[in-house]
Amino acid sequence: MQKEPMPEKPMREKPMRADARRKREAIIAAAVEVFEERGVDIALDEVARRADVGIATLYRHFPTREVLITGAYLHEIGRLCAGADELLAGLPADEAMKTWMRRFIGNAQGRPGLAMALKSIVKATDAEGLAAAHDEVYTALQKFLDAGYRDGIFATRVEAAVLATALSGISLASDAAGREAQAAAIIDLTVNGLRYPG
Amino acid sequence: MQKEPMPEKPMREKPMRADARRKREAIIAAAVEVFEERGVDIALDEVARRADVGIATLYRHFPTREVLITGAYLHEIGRLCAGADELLAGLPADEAMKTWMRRFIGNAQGRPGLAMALKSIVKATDAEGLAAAHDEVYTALQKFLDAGYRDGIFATRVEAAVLATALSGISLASDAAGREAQAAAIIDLTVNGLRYPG
DNA sequence: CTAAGATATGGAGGAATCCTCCATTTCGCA
DNA sequence: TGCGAAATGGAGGATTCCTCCATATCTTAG
Repeated sequence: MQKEPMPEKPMREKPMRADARRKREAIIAAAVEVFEERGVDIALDEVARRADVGIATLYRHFPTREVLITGAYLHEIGRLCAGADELLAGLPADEAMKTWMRRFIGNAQGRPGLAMALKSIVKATDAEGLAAAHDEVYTALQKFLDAGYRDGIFATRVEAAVLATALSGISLASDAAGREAQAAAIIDLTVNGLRYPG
Repeated sequence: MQKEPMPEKPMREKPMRADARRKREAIIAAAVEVFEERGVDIALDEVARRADVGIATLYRHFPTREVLITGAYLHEIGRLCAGADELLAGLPADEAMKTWMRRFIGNAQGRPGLAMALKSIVKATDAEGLAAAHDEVYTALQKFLDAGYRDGIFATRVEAAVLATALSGISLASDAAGREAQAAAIIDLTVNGLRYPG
């Protein structure tokens, strides 16, 4: 007989101990630095050293390289997601969406880590700390979609998830520097595809 | 004084010795097998062992993992590229292109290696043995474009390179199995974007 | 404030993988 | 058949991964 039934999913994750949170943030900061400087394939000891943290601590917080990369770019992706409303206030839905996407891709240029992180976040339907970022991306895209349908600018119905995957794909394919024009062209095609009357 | 001026780029690569060619092909065959079975992050010794080849031989032929992956999927990508003409014979340009792209993405589903190889090939403007595959992809896409412009189906002018990058992006973003529907939706958007009158 | 339990830490070190080096073998050609 | 060039294999040093656990730090109850 159990006094307290074990919940399937804990309501709220037990808050982290203060030192743990500090270390975790130091690791993220170090990872951002190192990834910018030397790319994403660096030895993880380097990150640990720069964060002034044992390697085990790094592995406890970020069990795989992918998780660390995603963690490192979470903030930036959140930042990039903001601004959908401002754009929609000043531009028609299609132009707003294009501008927003261009900003996103522009930041991913020369930073494969950001593209990878976006892929993880888009994929992550269940929470692992990614739920918030996942929602931010989807919410922003949904706003553009809603505005476009409301104003009769978009003719084809799609889920936000489709655009999220598309955005992730464009990032991954044009993460090499100097592909701005090409990326912009793909964005135009995609968004214009929404306008095309099926 | 040089008798024969050193050409900047050798006209034609000196033909490989027979045994070298044999080993090289054994490596590719083994790589295809292993990649299908256990993914692309396997230890390369495994590939060498299966090809019955020393590890050094593998490294000589394929200096990096990326080169090996690309080599392993070169044939398949060539095969996927063929068939553009048949599709164009039976379908309008937009439908033909969509079908061709769907076939491509469908094959990349659950096979990250294929998506990576496609990325390498699309990127490879200069030859490294990739020139042939690069041209096959671009040529196929150009055919769809030409047909579409000729028949007034496509309204927006783009370079084949843009579509190649888009294709590579869709592959990379939807390489996880079970994304068929989403990938198809992105393809539709992209191709319909070509139809949209700018 | 203190003590005790819970949590988190660091870094040693075994295991896995990478990748080069070079003595030896094989091939192609005359 | 013999010779020089080309190709080979695999040993092994270097690197990187990642776990394990003795120790240190935090938190909370009293």
